[in-house]
Amino acid sequence: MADTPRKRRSDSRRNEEALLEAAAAAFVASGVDAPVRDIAARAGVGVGTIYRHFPTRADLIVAVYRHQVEACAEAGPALLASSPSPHAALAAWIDLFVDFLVTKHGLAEAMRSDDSGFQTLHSYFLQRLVPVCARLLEAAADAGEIAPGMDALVLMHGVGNLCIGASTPGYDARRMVHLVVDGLRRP
Amino acid sequence: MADTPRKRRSDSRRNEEALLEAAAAAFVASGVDAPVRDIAARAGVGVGTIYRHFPTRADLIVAVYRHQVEACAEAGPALLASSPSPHAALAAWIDLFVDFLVTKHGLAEAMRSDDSGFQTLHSYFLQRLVPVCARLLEAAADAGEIAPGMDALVLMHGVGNLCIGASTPGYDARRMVHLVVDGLRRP
DNA sequence: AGTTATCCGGAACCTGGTTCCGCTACCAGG
DNA sequence: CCTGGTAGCGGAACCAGGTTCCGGATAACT
Repeated sequence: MADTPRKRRSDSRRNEEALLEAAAAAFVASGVDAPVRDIAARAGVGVGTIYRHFPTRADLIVAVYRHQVEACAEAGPALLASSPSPHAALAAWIDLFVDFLVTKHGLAEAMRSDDSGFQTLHSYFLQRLVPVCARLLEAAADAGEIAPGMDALVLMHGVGNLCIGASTPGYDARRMVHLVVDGLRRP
Repeated sequence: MADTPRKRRSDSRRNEEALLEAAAAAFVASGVDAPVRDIAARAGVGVGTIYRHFPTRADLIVAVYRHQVEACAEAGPALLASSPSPHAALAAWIDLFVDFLVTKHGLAEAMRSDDSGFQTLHSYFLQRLVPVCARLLEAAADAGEIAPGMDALVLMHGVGNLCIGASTPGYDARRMVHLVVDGLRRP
């Protein structure tokens, strides 16, 4: 049981850092499906290094956006406490989520991809955000503002889908999402 | 001006026919993004032949599904005439559209792709179906059932998006679409 | 049957993801 | 500081799938 917890090599940490920065830059420049080689080049490392630190593209995406997802998740309870009504809180929170997706070129597309490599992405986002959404839905249902029985996962999935191609001219993801949120209202 | 309208070669027509059949089969088997080589093999032709008849994948998809799209388009006015209310007709028509998309593995995904090659697909579907949808929306608005000003293109785009990944477990595209259609209702 | 425009097949090429292994350079112990 | 051993690196090589291209086959016409 000799544990030899040798310190992590400094270049390794430096590279990981550089990769996160490079990936973030590449993502804004070319969307979340920026070519692997581009990201590697930006970071000044070889492609192998990417795969070592982030075995799948999803891992990289998650690492890049973790902060923002966390912030979104934490905003849920806060909004519930500060909003005039649970439905208003729900609407505001979903706006937050939509803003997040819409500003990340191609994230929504990647999110829904059922490609096995993206499983991580899918499950991370969902595990972090679905419970928050569920809380909001429950509160709104308890207040009688919406019909009960709406599944948070289905709602999130749908909202995510609506954000796909949000930047194509002639489409308006936000408007469609508003329609959905309105549709939730109890008749 | 010697026009020499030589008759189209018989093998050409035969191949086109075979390709349509093969593509249809491949699409149900592996979705609309079945590998080109597969389709060629099924039809017993070389890949070059596919590209000659259908320069882009979108052309092939359009050709395969033209009948069904046409049927959907024609159902619009019919439903308007036979339904108890314009909003009911709109709902029924959208159901038809959703059924169409949901049963074609990957069609919804392809529809929204802004990849230049899919431009044809996008514009064909839209040009054929958006006007129909617009008519229904207008009728419903005139009847005071929904708020006016909803853009048919945005609606169709959104509904299409909601159908993406319709077959993933735990998602329910139809339910989300119903929410949208409900949301259209005048408050 | 001969001529020719048309069409076909599939090898070759391109792009972008993924793997693998010889080499580098960092850490730790003397 | 020097040195051995190993974690980690780079990038060439490989794979998959789409697209192009051209020598050769073949149907249409005379």
